[in-house]
Amino acid sequence: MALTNLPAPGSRTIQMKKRPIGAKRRLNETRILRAAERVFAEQGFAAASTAAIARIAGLPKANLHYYFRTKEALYRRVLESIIAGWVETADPIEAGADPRRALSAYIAGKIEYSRLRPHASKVFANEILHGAPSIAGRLRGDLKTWLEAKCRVIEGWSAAGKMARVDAKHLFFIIWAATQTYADFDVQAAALLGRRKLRPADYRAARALVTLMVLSACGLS
Amino acid sequence: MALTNLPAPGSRTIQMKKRPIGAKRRLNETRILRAAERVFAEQGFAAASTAAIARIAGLPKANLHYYFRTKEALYRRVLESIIAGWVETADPIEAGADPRRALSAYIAGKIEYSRLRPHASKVFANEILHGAPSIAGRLRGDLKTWLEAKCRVIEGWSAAGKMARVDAKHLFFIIWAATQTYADFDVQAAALLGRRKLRPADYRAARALVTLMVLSACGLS
DNA sequence: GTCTATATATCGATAGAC
DNA sequence: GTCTATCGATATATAGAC
Repeated sequence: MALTNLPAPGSRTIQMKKRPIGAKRRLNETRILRAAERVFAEQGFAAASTAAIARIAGLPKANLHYYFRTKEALYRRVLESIIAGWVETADPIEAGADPRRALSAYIAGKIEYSRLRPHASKVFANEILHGAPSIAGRLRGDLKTWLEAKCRVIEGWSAAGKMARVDAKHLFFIIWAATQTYADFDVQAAALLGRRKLRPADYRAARALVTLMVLSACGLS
Repeated sequence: MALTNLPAPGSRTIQMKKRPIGAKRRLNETRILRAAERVFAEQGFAAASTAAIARIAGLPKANLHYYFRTKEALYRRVLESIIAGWVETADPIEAGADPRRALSAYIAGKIEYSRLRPHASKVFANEILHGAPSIAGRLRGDLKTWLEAKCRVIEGWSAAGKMARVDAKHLFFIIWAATQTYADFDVQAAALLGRRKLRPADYRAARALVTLMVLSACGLS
């Protein structure tokens, strides 16, 4: 019976402190993930160094590797949280909704996402740009299935005479491109507009024009 | 008079061969530039190694550094040729043209550029995505001036009652995004369409929808 | 869990023989 | 101009004391 008092595999040592178990782990992981999103966005996966991420997160590099064994594992965790947020913005596109309101809300949400989380968009863009080495499987799998469901909603609206017929997949590709460009290429837009950085009014102008283009193409204006 | 037979500074040794002077240099530089555009596109500047570029160009790494002293210098040369081609596609946008035909031709040309030179678009995208470290100056300078001239053409059409009033700069940003996404994110579009790679029909569908969106937003459909 | 020191690998760039 | 060998810098990842 010598082994009966050992913790079961995977369980944690009993803690008598007030701090909830794993609280420090969660705190440090969150700090690292936030710093990683920023550095991966600004430099790309290859140029991002774990040393830079650790410095911004405010802890030694060895600690980062204690929480995330490899740079690749850290990167995948960052990517996953980004994809989750990315999928969520399409919630307005559902069968019961009014096409004009749903598409307007979707575009507004995507532009807002670009404004508030430009780093997330850039990490995702960098991943796709270089061949999607870490998420090609998901693109061909669950994300393709998810997109097809959203496209059936659009096609349902068209079939019901609520909007014109359009190529739904390409409609999504173009909406993504037109909205995410204000995150991914914000530096270009700002420079060409003669600003140091984009202003709220710029995002409003972008939202208005993208919305006009989509609605008029769908016969909804 | 011992020195009179030496070549003047900067001149080349007299060649008696049939090959034109500097032909080999041009050949090798072209090979390197082509290989570099591909590797910079696929891997990004940071991840691209001069060894990989040299291997694809078919010569030893030391030779690459003989023709281009640094990786950065090679990159800048690649970027410049890309920007030149990028500017050229906007030729149809000129004051004397008919707005409908001009915008349609511009969009068609941009989609064609994405199809034929996806590497060029990706190198440019990667540059902007990570803060445009090598071309921020041009964006704030000659490219901004160039864009403003193109915007005055659009605004002239609107003032003449030939098309609706739109925010010209954002119109360009969105056309760039919607057309370049078929190069930059070709992997994503192909995966979500269930293909190994994009087909001519996909580019036609993209061109048709982008054109419809732009023309209808400009009151031209 | 934390942190210093370091092993190991890779890359950009160049020296120097041909 | 070409190419082998190599230097120096920097990166990821880990060992091991605390």
